[in-house]
Amino acid sequence: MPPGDVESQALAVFAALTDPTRRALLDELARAGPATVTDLARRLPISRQAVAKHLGQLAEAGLISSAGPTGRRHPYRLEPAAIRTAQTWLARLAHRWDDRLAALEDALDATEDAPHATETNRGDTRP
Amino acid sequence: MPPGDVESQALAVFAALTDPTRRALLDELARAGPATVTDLARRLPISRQAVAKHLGQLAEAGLISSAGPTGRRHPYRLEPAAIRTAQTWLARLAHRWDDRLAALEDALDATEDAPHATETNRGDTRP
DNA sequence: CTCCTTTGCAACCTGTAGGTTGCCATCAAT
DNA sequence: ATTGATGGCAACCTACAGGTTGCAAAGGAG
Repeated sequence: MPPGDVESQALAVFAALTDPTRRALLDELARAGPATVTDLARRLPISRQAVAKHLGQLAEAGLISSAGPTGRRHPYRLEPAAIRTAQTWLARLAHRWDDRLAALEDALDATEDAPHATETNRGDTRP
Repeated sequence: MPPGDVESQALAVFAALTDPTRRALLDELARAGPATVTDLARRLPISRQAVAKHLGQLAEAGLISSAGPTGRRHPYRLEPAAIRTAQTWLARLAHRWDDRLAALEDALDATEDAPHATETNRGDTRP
């Protein structure tokens, strides 16, 4: 899987975790194990179709996976791998930030007697 | 800081990272170091107030911090600690999921000859 | 003092995310 | 063969996030 997909999956995971209803769905799957759409809709105070949409997004983010069409019931189960992906992406981001901050501090020390145009461009404003 | 705040900060970080404009702002801060609102607004194709709102959200999430009212200019700088918080929260979530999945699998083995009511409640639907 | 830049606040506009209702296809059970 | 649950699709409604414009206050530079 190319690194670009890692980023997009991490972002999808973040977007998925942002919504409280989706977090409730994940909590429910973690609490009582795999469940189907109507199953979850009965436990949450929202309609079945709303649950289906959210499960679709969660599946697209890789946080859950359909167990396959076993007869008529389509149970979904948690998929911890997606969280790990997002986690490592976050770790890389933090690392990058640390590096940049250190580099900028070094540059600030070096330019203390040579005030170059390191600052932001002070260009003209267009009316 | 109580653990409840950890969760809310992590969620705020996720919400902040979801928006592409906010990611662009963070990238710009990482690339060229601390910058003010108008500074960033000149580089991005959006208005100053939009930038201000986003910076407010980023600051609330703890991802950036105002360097303090130094005269008239209010530069913002990156704050890597918030990312670490979100990262550890994700790690805990993944850990919890793993534990639950293992426990559920064990319970599934134990109930193979004693089919209790471990399944989801098949209660009646109320009109 | 006067001018210019930076910043903050408030009202307003618009697309879309989250939710609903309604209808239809599919499979299991009696 | 009929009934009843389940799942999928589409149209529709509504609140809010992202963005804009406009204006007023607060330093700095001349």
